[in-house]
Amino acid sequence: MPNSTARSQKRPTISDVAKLAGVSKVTVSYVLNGHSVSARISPATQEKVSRAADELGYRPSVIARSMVTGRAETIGVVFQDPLYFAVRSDFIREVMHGVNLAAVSVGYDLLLHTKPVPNALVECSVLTDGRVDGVLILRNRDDETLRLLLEQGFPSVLFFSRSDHEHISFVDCDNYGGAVLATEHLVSLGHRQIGMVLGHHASTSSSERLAGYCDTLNRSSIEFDGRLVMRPTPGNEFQCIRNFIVEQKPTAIFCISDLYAIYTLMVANDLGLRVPEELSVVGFDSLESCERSNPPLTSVRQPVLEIARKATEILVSMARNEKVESRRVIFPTELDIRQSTAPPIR
Amino acid sequence: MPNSTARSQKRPTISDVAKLAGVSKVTVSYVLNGHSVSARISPATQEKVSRAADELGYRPSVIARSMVTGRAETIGVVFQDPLYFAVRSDFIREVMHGVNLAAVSVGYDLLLHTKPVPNALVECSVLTDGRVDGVLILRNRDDETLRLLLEQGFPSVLFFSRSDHEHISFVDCDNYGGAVLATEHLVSLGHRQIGMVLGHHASTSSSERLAGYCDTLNRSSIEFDGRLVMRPTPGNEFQCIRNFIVEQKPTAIFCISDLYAIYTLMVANDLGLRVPEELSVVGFDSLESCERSNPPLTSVRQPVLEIARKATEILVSMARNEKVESRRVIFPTELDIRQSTAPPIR
DNA sequence: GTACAATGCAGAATCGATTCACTAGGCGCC
DNA sequence: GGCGCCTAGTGAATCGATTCTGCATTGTAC
Repeated sequence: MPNSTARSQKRPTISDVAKLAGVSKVTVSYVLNGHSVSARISPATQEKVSRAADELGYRPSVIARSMVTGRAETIGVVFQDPLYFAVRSDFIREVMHGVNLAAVSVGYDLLLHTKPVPNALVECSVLTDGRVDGVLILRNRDDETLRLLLEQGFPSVLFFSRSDHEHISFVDCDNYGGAVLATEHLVSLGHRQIGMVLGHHASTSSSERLAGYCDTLNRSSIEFDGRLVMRPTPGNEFQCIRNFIVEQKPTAIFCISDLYAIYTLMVANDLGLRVPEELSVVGFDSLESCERSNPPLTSVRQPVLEIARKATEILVSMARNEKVESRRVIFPTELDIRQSTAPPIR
Repeated sequence: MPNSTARSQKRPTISDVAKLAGVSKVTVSYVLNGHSVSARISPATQEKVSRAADELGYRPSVIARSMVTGRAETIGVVFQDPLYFAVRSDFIREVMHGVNLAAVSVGYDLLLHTKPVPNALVECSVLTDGRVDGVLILRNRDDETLRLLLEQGFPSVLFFSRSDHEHISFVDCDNYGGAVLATEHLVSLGHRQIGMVLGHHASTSSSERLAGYCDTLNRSSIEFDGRLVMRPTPGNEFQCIRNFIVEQKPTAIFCISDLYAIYTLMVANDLGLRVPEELSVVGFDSLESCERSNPPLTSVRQPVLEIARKATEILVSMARNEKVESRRVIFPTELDIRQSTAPPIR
């Protein structure tokens, strides 16, 4: 019958193993960490120690080890917003999958920081409290926290965003190029009234994508019209998109994300607008849901999984070398043409 | 210019604060942990200590604290499969969202264990290595690991599954009732050839749902036909579903998950079968993607977010009380009727 | 004026590992 | 036979906190 009020069995410690094997704790540590060669432990002793450890089912306390080594074999992940998983999009799942893949392959665990922090200073000291060897930061832009971490020489990598700061490492996709691809596609189909739907917060990605959109219009001799760029208010996306379509009458819309593009498809359906005949829609990310939308969504593909994985790999290598070299990687984007885009009808 | 080869500034420790405040480490600890009343520290000293701590930007090392208190204010999350995030479904995102919500509100962080483990014994000792105060387990069924954790009195909660073991805590939905709702719906529409698509691994959820399906057929005097129940082979879901439809010619299919239901919609589309006229499809989970599928998917709703949240709350209360009372919660299910079900055509 | 309690704070042990520096014993070499 | 070197392993310090116990000092009562 299990004891219901306390942990019944205590975990064996290194001392228990030492006692059973008839050696000192030090020897146990050397054997189990494979430093036996440098510390010259005889095969016989090694055998004794291993057997004792097995018998007791001994596992070193990660906490105790971290205390002395200063390493935790764990990396932290922080999001723009503590409730990032609330966003109804497959994006975050794919990000976590990439991070997880890389973490599994290098044997690092993942810590999701959830505790609210009042400011960057506190956040920085929370992140560097010893539980993680580095942090992956999913933010809209670099911020004070990132600079503080950098100052302390604490390994950190920004991903899905970027920074002008010389020493901040990041992994991102070619947002500008992706927006150019999307806009050129619409222009080449004959669209002139091309709207753009942005996200509700400013981010390096959204400004780059906006720049790609504007520059392409320019190069195509289409005059930029500020009214054709819309930023929905949070919680009111559908109404905003609806009003935008009704008032501005774009023949095509380039959306900042697949999520917003799918919202746009739903609004169009609601308004009785046929896609792509009466309205072309292009998304960004090209997540799997693009294939399941009605109609399947033309979208700019960024390699979400690869970005997440690369960022994690860079972070781990920074953590392992105990030095912070700034590294930055930009992945190319491609256009996945599906069935939500077509020439405008006259 | 940031030092690029080493952590330039060391984090202040409790000793630094003590030195600056002109008191002992002990006093600092008492003041900062609010034990100042029981330890009787004068307001003047408290003030001095607080100011010193602020000035240095001191934060206690969570690692060092964990060493002595044995608590970490962190909970572990383990999945059936280390690459659980690979499954292309919104389910896991919603689960993480629920867990995250509860964790945020109680101030616990989340540790995702990714390291592969050879067996339950090792897994158990990895989970109890001091970094987390309890674990949330997302598995198809209870297993050896769960029993070992229980034996050690280590707080753990199984979710989205259940156990016959008297002392194992779990949070799940009413799978049987949900399956009954789905099947009754199809029967009441006039279907007699009702197929069921299972997941590719055995789980308590799938056997309960299967039981609900079978019992409902029985009560409706429809003879159970084993050929109408299909378990797709992993990686080959589309082909399996396709063959199943072609060979068994069901007029309706109840799927174990929304993901498989959406696959079924895609296969039907591929085969030129109109849904719901020629084939009715019901899913399970009623995730948001049901509203975006073509046609919108009728599905059994389980409160994924609530289940995840409740499991986390139970776990935290177990961890805080330092005792393990077995608790089990079953949430009801409902049927969300959308547009993928209709009477069969003759 | 003395005894005793309350107050305010600090010393030292502890948690479970790692790592530096050192020792005890055996051996070869001149 | 003495010196030094290699081998195999250990003692003690350390990481940064918490917590139990102890010890002055001051205040109060008789």
